[in-house]
Amino acid sequence: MAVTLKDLARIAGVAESTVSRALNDKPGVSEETREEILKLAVEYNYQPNRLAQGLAKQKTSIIALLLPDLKNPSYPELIAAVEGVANDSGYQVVLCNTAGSPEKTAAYLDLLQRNQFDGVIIVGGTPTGGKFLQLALENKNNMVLLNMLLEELLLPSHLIDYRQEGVLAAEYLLDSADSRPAALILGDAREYRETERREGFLEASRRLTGSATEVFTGVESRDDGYQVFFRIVERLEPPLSFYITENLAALGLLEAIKSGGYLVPEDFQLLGTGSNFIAGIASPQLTVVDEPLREMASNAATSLLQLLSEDKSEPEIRVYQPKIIAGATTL
Amino acid sequence: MAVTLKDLARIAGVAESTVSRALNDKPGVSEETREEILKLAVEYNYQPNRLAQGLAKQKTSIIALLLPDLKNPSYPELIAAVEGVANDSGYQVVLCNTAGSPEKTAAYLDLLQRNQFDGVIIVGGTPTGGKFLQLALENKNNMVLLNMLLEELLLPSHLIDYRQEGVLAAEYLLDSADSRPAALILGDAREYRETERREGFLEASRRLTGSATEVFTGVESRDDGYQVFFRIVERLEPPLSFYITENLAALGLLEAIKSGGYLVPEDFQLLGTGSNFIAGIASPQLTVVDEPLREMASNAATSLLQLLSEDKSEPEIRVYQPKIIAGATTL
DNA sequence: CCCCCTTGCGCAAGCGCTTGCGAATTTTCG
DNA sequence: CGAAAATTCGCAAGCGCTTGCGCAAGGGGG
Repeated sequence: MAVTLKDLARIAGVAESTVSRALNDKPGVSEETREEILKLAVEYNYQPNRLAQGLAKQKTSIIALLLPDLKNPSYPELIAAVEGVANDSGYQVVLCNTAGSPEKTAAYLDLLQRNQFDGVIIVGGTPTGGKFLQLALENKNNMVLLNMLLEELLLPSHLIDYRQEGVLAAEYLLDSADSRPAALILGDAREYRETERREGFLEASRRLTGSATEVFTGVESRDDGYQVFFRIVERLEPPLSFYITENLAALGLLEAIKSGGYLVPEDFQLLGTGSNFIAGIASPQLTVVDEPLREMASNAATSLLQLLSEDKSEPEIRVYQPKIIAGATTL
Repeated sequence: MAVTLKDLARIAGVAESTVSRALNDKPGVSEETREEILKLAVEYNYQPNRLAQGLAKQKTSIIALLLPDLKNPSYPELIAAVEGVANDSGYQVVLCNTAGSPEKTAAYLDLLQRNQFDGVIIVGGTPTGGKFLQLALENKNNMVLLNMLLEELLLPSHLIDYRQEGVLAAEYLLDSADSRPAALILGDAREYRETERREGFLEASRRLTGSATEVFTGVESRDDGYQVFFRIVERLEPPLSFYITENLAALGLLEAIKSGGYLVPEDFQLLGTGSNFIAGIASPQLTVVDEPLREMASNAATSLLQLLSEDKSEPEIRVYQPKIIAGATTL
């Protein structure tokens, strides 16, 4: 069907090896035959078969980006950053939607193992249960983690100082004369970042107020966020400010507050997580603990490419610092 | 590194071909050797190399889903539907983010041509400029369109009756005693669906009111939607109603209206496009012209798989009907 | 003028898998 | 019990590309 390297060789009257070398800028071909071959390649619209290339070279120049949930509004930015770096180095990026399913995660790692990808970046929140660990162990030289940390297995990772996020959040909400009681609303409490945030928040909170803090967990979706508000507000003395870590849940919570006829930030203060985009999508604009996601994503991609080229050094764990970006949902 | 088919054959003491046949449920192997081989395969954790498989079989069992913009909140649903169908048939889906860039679109089509994918689904809004047409022509038997139509090239397509969307929208907004003047706010006016919506809307509008309708185009992003409101409101007098076709822009517009101190739907009515999810994310809940996206996506995937298995019949163009789902942004 | 070092290219093996075909073995039936 | 029909399996070619190696030329220096 398509024109192959062999065809091209026949047409040019040279050996396949010569064509291959000419096309790949390898030495051992005279400038003049190289040009001739290049010309023919264009003329006949030759496209190397990547499967064959992959098989011969034992690499595909494709990396996979495993995302837990496409709904999260932070991801487009993250994806763009990864793609930018990868494309510049001649890699293609494919997006793999694990949708919270351990089986799907395993299925994609399986593709990795079957040489379909050269490496993967796993983004925080991706389920790591089931066969994950075994597969990860077998491929630990082709994986980097973004926004997560695996305690069972040391991999190159790019993540925030989540504990510090918790501390900043608590200080921001509680460290003023007229501070109100605050509640902490987490997503999947089993994740590393959530446990860290929790500890940071609770510790700072104890230091600042001396009193206990209410914690809600498992609040992940938009709807979860919406629901949780009513669970909270029907209490006798509800907490009046919230640090809520999940993007979508924060939007839902905000919605719930407004629909209950309350004012933000006068009645309830709200502090979320994440990028500008997520902050801007909310109304009023969300105050957030900002994560330098774009930078982290670029670096994660760079890490991976480096891992794939050089031979393995110590897995590098890089920790980034969060900061508060004030919006209109806090006083 | 990994255990290969050849290894397995050596271990089992049979020929490679026998192993291959056993693993692929092909006839010509006795039940007893088959079982023996299967057992060994599990024991040694054999994973067929998909590149080699692809090369030999001339197919990869991977389909690509080309998306113009990951930010669009309708896509997770669409993606899930496509993945569902594909996975059931043993296909993997990879997501390709064209991010509005014709070069990236072409790059992915290029991968298709180089046998990296078996087929692609192209989702409405994906840029079709540049080398697209040439590449598409060469691969017309592996592509289906979702939510778009290419006038230059007949491909299997799944799309809404966009003209009818326009008609419904106009009737909904204008067909009442106290109807207000309506404005039409479109995204990329060069796309098929937008021209159709426009025609439908304008035609119905003319029929119902006899007066002209204002049309704004190029309003795609959230921010575009936000901006356009102020351009509009400084020229025209409320009350007004808007039919705005882009998801994200609708959210922005809604935001702008509220931030201007106006009420929805009392001062401005708003009618958007799309699924439940997008409608629910807005506050107040958006009234939308609903598209059966999930169903369309499943069917598109089915179409593609069919295209890949059977040999080509006439490209089927399937048209779906929209309907209005009332929210709280219209009276 | 000869030898040796470059340079340019072809040969062929190999990446890991599939598959048509024929050989060897077993089963079946007259 | 022997020949024909199945059945089971191995051989080898091939998918399209890369790459180590070796062989011819060509060019320079002694």
